[in-house]
Amino acid sequence: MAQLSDHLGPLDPTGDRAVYRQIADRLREAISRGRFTEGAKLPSEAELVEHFGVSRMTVRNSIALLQSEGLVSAEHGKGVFVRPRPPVRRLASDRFARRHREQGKSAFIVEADAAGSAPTVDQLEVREERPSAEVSARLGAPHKVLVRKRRYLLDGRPIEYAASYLPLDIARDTPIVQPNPGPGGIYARLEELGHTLDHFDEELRARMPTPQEARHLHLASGVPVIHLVRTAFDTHGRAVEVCDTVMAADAYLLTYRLPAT
Amino acid sequence: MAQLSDHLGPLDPTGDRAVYRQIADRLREAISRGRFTEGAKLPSEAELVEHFGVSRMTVRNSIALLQSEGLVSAEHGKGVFVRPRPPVRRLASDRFARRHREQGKSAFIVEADAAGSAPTVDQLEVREERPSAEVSARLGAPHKVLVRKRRYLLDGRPIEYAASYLPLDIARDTPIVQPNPGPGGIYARLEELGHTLDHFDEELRARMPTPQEARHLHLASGVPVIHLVRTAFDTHGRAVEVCDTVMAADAYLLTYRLPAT
DNA sequence: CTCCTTCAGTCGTCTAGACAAGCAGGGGTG
DNA sequence: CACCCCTGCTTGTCTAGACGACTGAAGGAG
Repeated sequence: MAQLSDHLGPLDPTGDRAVYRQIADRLREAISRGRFTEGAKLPSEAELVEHFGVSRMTVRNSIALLQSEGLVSAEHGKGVFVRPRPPVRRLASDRFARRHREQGKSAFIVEADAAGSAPTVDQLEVREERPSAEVSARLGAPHKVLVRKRRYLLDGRPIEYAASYLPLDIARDTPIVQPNPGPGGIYARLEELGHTLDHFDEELRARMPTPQEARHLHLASGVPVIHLVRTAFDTHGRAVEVCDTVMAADAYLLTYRLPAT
Repeated sequence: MAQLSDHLGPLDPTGDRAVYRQIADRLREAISRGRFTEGAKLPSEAELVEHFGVSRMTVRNSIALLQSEGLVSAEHGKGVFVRPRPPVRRLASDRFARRHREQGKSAFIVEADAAGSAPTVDQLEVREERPSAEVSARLGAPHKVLVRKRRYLLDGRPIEYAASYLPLDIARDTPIVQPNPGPGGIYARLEELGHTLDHFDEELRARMPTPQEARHLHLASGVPVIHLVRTAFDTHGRAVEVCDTVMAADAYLLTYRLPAT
């Protein structure tokens, strides 16, 4: 095996920069120089302890730092690996264009096919609920709402968890309450019901996941989520659906086209 | 002072959940129940050690976990505090509408005024450079580009770092090379130069900041960044500007309006 | 009164060691 | 051959303690 010193220089004992930060710097540098490529295994804690002549907790501290930056990911019993960039799902702002609905495919399937990946939908759940204050405000305070929850996976990896809310007076006794609402998804059904869609408003934030979200999406530490709330409006200006989605940020690239006028 | 046991229950010694995770659970729970409100100081490490009967490293581990979730933030010599939600800057998709430019204000100032906050621009830097591969591809491989870098602050807090790239054949010998390009910003100048703007394409990702970005934006751990690359096109379909911006995710809420057609 | 020092409290860094738990491969057993 | 266990390597969890550095307030010196 190659010497560690081929990849990692010595520390600077005079500087006042904490030792574990210096070790993290060396590792970060080695990664960015390509000494360790995507998916490659870093030296084990024991090897780093040996190489730098520090205690194990110091080495672990430096690795925790790199994990929090999303650069590496530790796997119990195996080692620490440079986190590979997963295939990204490109979300374009025209993904809800009517022409896609009319092809009879849901937005997610269209996107996944374009990327050549295997799309799956999971943990589908359809219920009636009292709306939360937030959803209620967006939908014009309906008494009850239909909730459609589901998880999206790409090549077996969960990447998005979404919940749609529709006023029950719209969704009741329609295919929308079915687990599979049919070709084109619920937006196609809404238009068939006379709710011709006019536009969508999207609100977007990024933050760290809650522990629950991290579990559902199998997120490594150092991976944020994108939290997107979309409200669909029909041509009468009525909000007919709110979709609350939490996405694994490392799996997404969102694109929007804005008019300059 | 109130007893810690008023806020934090005991651990479950039988469960196989790690002790530091249980402590983090208790603290997280206490925060979400409002026992500790935004900006409040958590019990000190010493108090938690005492209360739970564990070693200090275990307590520190649990606090590190909460920090990585963005829930709390430790301040050297002072304590650990529930991270307050900063005022957010709402970025609307019409922020580049011509009517805003024609009012003679830059997009950032308009937004900040609307939020009632004090906007500042900082670390302005204007240079000529050879474009990176990425910028070059977007701008149609110009020989050299004009780079305008700057940092935006709101109420004294840095929230965004941005770099604009323009083909030098467009920007040379125009007010665009000036530190202050004049009312309406560089987009107004571009239109005066005959490059009537048609649309913008935005590409958006979320990720953890690099150490450098964390320094520039004074980011606490557990705060991701939104990385947005915007390309401006004129009515001839030519890309006339690329703007690469890195935003503190906790300071932003982005909104977009998408047509349904 | 102002300024400085001191000090207690707090988190930051680091050590040395121990045992647990997950993983993979070798080798023995059937 | 197929299966299982054992062993060695890996990271995960936890302990007990030491010193450093920063903060803010109390108290003393001028």
